Amino acid sequence: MQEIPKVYNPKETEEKWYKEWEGKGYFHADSGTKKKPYSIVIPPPNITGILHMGHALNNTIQDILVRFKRMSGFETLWMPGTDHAGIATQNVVEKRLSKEGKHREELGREEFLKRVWKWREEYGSTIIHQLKRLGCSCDWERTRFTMDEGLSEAVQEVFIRLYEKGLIYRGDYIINWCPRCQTALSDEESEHRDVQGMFYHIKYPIKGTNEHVVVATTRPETMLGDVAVAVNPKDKRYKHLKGKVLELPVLKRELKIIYDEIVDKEFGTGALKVTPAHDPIDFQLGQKHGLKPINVMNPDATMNENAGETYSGMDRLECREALIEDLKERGLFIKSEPHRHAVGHCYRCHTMVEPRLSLQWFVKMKPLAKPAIEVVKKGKIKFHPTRWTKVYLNWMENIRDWCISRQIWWGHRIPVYYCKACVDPVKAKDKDAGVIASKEKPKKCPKCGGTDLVQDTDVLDTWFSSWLWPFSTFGWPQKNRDLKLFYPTGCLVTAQEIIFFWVARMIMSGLEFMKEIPFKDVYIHGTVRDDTGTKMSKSLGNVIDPLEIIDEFGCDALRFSIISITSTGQDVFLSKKRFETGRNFANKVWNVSRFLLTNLKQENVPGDLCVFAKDPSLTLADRWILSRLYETIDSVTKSIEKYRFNEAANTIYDFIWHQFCDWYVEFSKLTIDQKKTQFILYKVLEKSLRTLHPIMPFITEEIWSLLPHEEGSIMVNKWPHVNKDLIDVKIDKAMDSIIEQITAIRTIRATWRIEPIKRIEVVIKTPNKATTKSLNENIDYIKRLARVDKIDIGEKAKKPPKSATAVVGNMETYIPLAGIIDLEKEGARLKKQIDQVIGWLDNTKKKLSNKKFVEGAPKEVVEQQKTRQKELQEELKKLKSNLSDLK
RNA sequence: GGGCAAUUAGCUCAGCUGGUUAGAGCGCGUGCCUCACAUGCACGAGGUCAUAGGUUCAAGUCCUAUAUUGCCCACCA
Repeated sequence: MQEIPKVYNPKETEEKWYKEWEGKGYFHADSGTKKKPYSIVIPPPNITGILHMGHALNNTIQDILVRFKRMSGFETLWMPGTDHAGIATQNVVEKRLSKEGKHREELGREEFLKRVWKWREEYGSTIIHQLKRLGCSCDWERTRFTMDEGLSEAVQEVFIRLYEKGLIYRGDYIINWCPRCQTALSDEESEHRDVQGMFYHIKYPIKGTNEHVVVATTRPETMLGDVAVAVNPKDKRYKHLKGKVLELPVLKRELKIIYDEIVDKEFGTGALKVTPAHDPIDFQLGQKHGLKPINVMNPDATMNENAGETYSGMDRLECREALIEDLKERGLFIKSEPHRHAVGHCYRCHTMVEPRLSLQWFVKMKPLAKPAIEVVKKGKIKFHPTRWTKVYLNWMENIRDWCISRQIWWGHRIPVYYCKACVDPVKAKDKDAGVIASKEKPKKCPKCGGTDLVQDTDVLDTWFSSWLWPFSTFGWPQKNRDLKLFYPTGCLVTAQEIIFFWVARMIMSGLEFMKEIPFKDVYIHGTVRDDTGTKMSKSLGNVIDPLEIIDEFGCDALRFSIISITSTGQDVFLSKKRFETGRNFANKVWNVSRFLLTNLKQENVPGDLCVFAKDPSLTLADRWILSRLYETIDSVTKSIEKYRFNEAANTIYDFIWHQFCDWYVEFSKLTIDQKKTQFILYKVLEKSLRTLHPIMPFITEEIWSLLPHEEGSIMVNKWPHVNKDLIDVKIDKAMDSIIEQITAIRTIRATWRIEPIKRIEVVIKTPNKATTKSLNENIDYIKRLARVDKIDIGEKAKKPPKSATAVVGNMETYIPLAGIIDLEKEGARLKKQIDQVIGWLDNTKKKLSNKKFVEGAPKEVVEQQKTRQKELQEELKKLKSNLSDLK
């Protein structure tokens, strides 16, 4: 027998096995298979990403599902890949450029894109390597990237189809503008955050009078773009304004008074300044009342020439200050008061977003949303936990059009060409002649035959490629076997933040382009937080690096620990200490295996447990561990199928540690050289390992490889089947009674400080012959585990004088302790037990004396209470007699 | 403003359709290097299940309020 180290060393094991698995092609799915398919598409991590605990959780869950399904006989495909992450990646490369003192404009579009591709070659697969360290069993041969040729074609195809269907349009609307990234963002990409701002009250003079109207605003600099002031028609304060004209301070522009119900009388002064180019409500008002918007800002949020000579060129916030000073001088400033309000911030760089009127491309969402609402309402797609269904439906029912154009360079360029002869590319609307949606650059304009065609300079939102992921990765728009076999996928595993960005849109695109749902289940896991409940983020510096944990504790330890505390959909609170759980468990598994390996003989292990179903020579302990084993496998299987991963982890943990190691292995030491015992030990270990494998792939494979076994890797072996014939509740109970007996003796030993080495004598009084017999059959177990020399068992057993006593079910246990026992203290101990029993007894009495309970509750429940009462009464009697015997 | 979670042992949390004595890990106390494991073993202490009502024969579990905490959504300028 080879030397097996005392402490499990994950490092070597993990590297060795991952290479082996990958090399043997175990991760690869065969689309020519006859097996039933099971597939999962990975939420593609950004190429700029590095592995964090959120990924660790997300991908561990997926890997558990995938390994479980693979072992369960499915042709299993976990489709991996990465996302080009338009804005994020462009930002990273721009930052590197600026270190060289360069700006992307200097390089030009083509050169800049070359730099981005080069960056991606160098760093873009970092996250993939990290996922491998997590043990992910993805089919890496199929790895895709959202900017691949194939996926890019899918993007273009989708754009053109939607355009031709009239679901994509170009128009002037208020969008969220990030002044730092200098691009439009979708509503989802603008994150609302509470900001402590100021509410400024400003006088707008009424022309031709000495009077004025007071407006209140949080962004005074936008007043330079005001075109009207709106009040509620029901507001009596402003009735007199009808027919009057206001004068915009500083710029002296004339402002109309408009009346609209949308204005809240109670808010501010009830008079709303209308800036259609810089506020969504104002934009609506402008359209409704025929007002021409005036844009006063440049793309970088400095003021433009429309803001007037004084302010043109100033930054928006600088302008705000200067303007307030100006108004003060002119006597038009009343006051400013602190005001907390929600302001949009760029989800990539956290800069304050500026609502801005601009020409962008949009997807009309309502028609796409309708069928996507249906499939969820009908239960074709299920969310786990179900509460997310409501969140999804609520968003879908109020869906707004999706702004998909971005003014950056890194991404899928919009497949639209403009004929310079027909149309101005900078102003063209989608309906205009000379706007052509096409994958390739057209030779000439279909309208005028002009050949001077230019492509739209914008690129598409990153999510415009991700929303196609569940079918574009399989080759769509090509029709092939992968697509046919693996779409729709089995389950989508993701975090709540991404339901709107991604999940909802995938459902819509799947139904639109594949005419079928993209997945049946959506499992939403919680957010990973630190132990104070703060979301882990790099900027806060409270991250625990999964790779560091893998180095220190091992990958299996990381996976087990994180899974064992992830109850369905709840957030996960982590501290470094928590990973000790997994490490210790791995070590436990390691050591019990080590013990067995040094004792098992090869020839004793082959065969099947079925032969034992009715074998009378099995001991109670043998039957018990088999019953527990199959119960455990059954329970773990069901838990994984129900996405209750923590339950699965804790069930197998408890079985291996507290049932197998603590009891059965200890019992087996008496008979370990027997063939039958060896066989059972081996079988239980081997099946436990398979059950544990999806959660702890490496250590299970390592031990598997040391065990004698017939087939190859554990990861392509079968998920253990459940032999229900061997699950037996009666056996469980009988064993519990032996365990209780041992525990009772141990408790007394500990209470009276009997040295571990010292052997003692015990007398056990039983109620009948059958109990005596069954106890006698297990006498050696009790002797060994409770360190007892001699046990007298019998119905007529006599209590020795000065004994410590215990009541175990319907038996009584006596340990003579003359000279050791303190009668008073033992009395107190018994008294405590008596009080407890009296408490329980009172409860049952209360229930049974309640007529309504006896009549109303189900018979079994009443019977149960009656039995319980009897048992408690018996126990009480014994305890009391033991107490009085002490005197 | 709307919605969703959470509140159970000192700490972090399980407890799924209401029904025997409410569990785990960590921590704590005591004793052990017992021939697999001190990343271990044995034993123990510790809970009026946030509060107040209600439904029910029966509530940690269902309902309604309240409180505290956290998250998401939202065009009150």
